[in-house]
Amino acid sequence: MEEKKNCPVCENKYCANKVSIFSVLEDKELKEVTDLIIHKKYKKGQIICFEGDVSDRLYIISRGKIKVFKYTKEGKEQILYILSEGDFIGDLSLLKRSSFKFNAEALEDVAVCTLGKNDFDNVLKENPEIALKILEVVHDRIMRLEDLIQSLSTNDIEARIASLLLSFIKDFGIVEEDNIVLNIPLSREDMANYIGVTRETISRKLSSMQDEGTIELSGNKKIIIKNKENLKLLV
Amino acid sequence: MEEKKNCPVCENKYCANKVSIFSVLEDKELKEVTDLIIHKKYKKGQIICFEGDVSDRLYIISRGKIKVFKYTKEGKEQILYILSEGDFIGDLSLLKRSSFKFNAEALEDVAVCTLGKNDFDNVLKENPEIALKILEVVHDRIMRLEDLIQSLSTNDIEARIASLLLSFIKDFGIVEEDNIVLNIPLSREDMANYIGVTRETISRKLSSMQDEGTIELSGNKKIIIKNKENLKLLV
DNA sequence: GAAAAGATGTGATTAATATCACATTTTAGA
DNA sequence: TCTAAAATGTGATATTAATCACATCTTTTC
Repeated sequence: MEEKKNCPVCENKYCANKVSIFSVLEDKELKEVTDLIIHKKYKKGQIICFEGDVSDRLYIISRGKIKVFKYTKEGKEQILYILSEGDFIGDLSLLKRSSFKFNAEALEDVAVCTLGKNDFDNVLKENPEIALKILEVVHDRIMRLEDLIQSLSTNDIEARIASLLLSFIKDFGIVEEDNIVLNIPLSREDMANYIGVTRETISRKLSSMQDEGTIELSGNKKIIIKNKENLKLLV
Repeated sequence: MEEKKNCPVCENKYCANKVSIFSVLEDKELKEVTDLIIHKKYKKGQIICFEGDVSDRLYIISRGKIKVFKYTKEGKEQILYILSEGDFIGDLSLLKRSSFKFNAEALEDVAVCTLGKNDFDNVLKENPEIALKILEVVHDRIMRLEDLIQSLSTNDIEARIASLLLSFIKDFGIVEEDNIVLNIPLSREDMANYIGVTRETISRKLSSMQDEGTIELSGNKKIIIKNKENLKLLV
């Protein structure tokens, strides 16, 4: 029965293994959790959840990236998080069975492992140490949200863009020679929706930052950071 | 020794008792925690912590209200939270000993109960259920931050003000006849710094909302909501 | 209770981004 | 590979809140 504990989607690993919050579990428990998981796939652009949907499962990203966003009064998207492999959405507080307070959409083809709320609650009750792990993750999210708020309330839009680029560097920057290469999973419009400006504005500002030599735009999905110090000065 | 377990600041109660995260503790443990607490007082306007200060204690508010904020690049305050009795600041994740990522200032005379990080860690290790309680509180804060982000990215400033007033109604609205009375702990400037506009702008918008009959301004610290439905329509 | 300090209101002006319109480039699909 | 659709760039203009300046009101302090 060695086969059974493997997850067909997650490249023959325990998919729960990818999630740091489950890292405190022993192999046996990990297998048990993995067996409870139901897999789902989403094509790029597909909606994973709508605000208001009942949130009775935990969604753990096993492959791909998603954007989590709310709509403003004007109908504009405001992105809250970009989540990738190992991240999760869904209600983590015990007993509460509420609804999603945001929308989530696949930025690329995405595989998700889902765990029923009841099953998760049981795992949590039997392994309260998991709550401490969750706290770490949640603490990190809070700090990101606080930073985003600080950025959104800055009137200087180049500063907001610089913050965004610096966070991209942290999350998926690749160092190549003297430069840092960013393969951005977001369209220009998404980037604009992350820092609360219009597509046209971010387009113009990125161009001017290129003219100043701080960055280099390479197609629509790649930005090369030529001068990270300049970015830091802008923030 | 009945006297000793009382907290001199917190009106002769276990001060830890006020904090919902400690509600899972038995009386004996509650006493132990209370004995570990050191009390501090702050006058209105005093700074409780600066961004970057080492955060080696948990600060539990026992009386008064505080504002938690960051500075934008331009030096403008951006308020993140208004916290009151029972709320806390400080690092809740086990083992981590980091620094405050924000500033906090007393909005009125404030009494705080502080618990050393080591002591808190011990309590947490012996009572992992507390982590679940913390998760609830932290979940609530995340939702508030997400809502604030949604509000800040809305260009319609009356909508932002309406959101702010609606959250005030939830937090400290008093129903009187057909109206809701808000005794606001914030100055106009603080309110402006909460929703990311200037003092002048919020002053003008509040006046126009008064002209429309939605609210009534009574001095600087009191706003009477004449028509809550109007506010909801604005958001 | 008076004076000073601080907070708020308000008009005039400026500055910057949103908006609109459309050209151009890139991507995806047959 | 070609074509259609989608995404992006860019100019002109409108709009709106920021800024500046100062009057007025409120609160604090002696």
